[in-house]
Amino acid sequence: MTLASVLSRGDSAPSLHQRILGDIEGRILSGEWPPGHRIPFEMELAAQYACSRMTVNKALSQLAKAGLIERRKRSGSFVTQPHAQSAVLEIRDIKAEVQSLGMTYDYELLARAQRRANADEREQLDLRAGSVVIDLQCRHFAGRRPFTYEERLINLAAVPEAATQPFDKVAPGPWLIERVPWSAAEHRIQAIGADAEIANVLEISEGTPCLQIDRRTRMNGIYVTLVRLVYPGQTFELIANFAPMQS
Amino acid sequence: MTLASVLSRGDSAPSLHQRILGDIEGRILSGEWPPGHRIPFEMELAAQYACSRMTVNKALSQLAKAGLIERRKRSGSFVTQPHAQSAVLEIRDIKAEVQSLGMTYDYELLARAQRRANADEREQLDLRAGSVVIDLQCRHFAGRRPFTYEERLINLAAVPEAATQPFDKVAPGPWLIERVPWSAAEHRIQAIGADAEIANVLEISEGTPCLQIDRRTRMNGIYVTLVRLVYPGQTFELIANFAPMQS
DNA sequence: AAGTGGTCTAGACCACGAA
DNA sequence: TCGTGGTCTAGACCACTTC
Repeated sequence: MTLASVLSRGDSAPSLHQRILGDIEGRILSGEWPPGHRIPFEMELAAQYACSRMTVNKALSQLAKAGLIERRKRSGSFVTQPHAQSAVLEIRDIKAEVQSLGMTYDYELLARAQRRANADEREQLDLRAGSVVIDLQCRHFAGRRPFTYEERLINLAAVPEAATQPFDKVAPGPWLIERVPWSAAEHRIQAIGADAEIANVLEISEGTPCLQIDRRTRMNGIYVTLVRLVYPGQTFELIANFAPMQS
Repeated sequence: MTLASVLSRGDSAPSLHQRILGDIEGRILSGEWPPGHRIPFEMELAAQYACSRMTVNKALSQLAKAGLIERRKRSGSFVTQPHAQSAVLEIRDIKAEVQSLGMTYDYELLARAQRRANADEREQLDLRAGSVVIDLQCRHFAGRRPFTYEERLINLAAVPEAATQPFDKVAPGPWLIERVPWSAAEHRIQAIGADAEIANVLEISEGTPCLQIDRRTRMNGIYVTLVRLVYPGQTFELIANFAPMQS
């Protein structure tokens, strides 16, 4: 998957700056222009493509943002050295995840409580003493088998409506994402062995390797929710799509 | 981390289109403009900021690319519903990884072979029968303790110089990344239990949960290398940075 | 000092799609 | 039909940086 093909999703007539971008990207990816190579100046490219400098600039700016070239004033633009391998990891909605596997999705609420946050939780969610949270435990099924165990805290100060929501039919994830507009999240991914509780809930044996994803979601500067998702390791994989990037 | 702050890395004087972008992003993230809200037309914004339409267009185009707004001809631009939670996951160079933890890094080659690819490997790397690969096993240390076990195949047809490279001092990852310009990669992340071999190599007990990352790297249409990295689960975490995105 | 990229303008034409 | 966004132009000024 190339940058040019991402930007123009199979359209019939790519715009001029997209064609320029694609041409240059092709030469870089093919090795014709190796790292360190100076690509033509904006003026030169504008002349080659018989277009204005702004059109060339648009293409080169996108290449620079993608990390394929580096732009230096007075010197020109250069093909960069690839450094780190970065990957765009998609963590999707669990329901969509299951259905994309062609299995039926089911949701079950195991426990629901409203209580004061303890010290550890207050620190993680950046709450004051006495703050109240909703504490949920639930399971997601793919077909008949448990697919994910979810432990979730919701900051009631951030989402007061959660107090009256039973969460017995609708999972907290989709419910929140409808209600809380645009959020930023931090993820942590680990491999763990299933403890007795997880083994019981996911119907696997104790010690089975599991993928554990912790996510903390912020909105407008305050933390809204803290969630831990545990997937049986052998039945779940995270697929990350490419992306060469510079560090 | 906001889009605007990413684009202007703490610079003193953000450009006008960055300021426009930041203003609009702020209203969306704060909830002032909820999903579905129509944001002002380009002409209106141009008038508000007393600038040309192109400047506004630059800001709105970036917001659209980031998925915060959706642009519909004849109707205007609208704040999108957040759908999937996507995350930008960084998979860094192992040496950088270790050193960022403040520990000394060490590398050890366990085995090196040059041989024909078997059927499974040929399929994964899209090779013809009889294709030759370099097969490596190595360990990466953080301090005195093994940190990562690496199994790697290199497609000799793609990187002939690998035949004469002993890989006893330099790890194949950095070596390849210097030599192979710009690549695309596919990742798969799983939790596994350490088998006898992994347990022995990583000096952990059998069955210990581990994070296993498979990566297949392509360059110019052909597969260059296939690598499996195994990290002890409790000592390694993948950190993914935010990123709200629409599906 | 000179040439580069960064930014911006005040126009323009077009395709598309909602009215 | 007609206004919107998508694209492009032919200029312009500026800051920066290397020469």
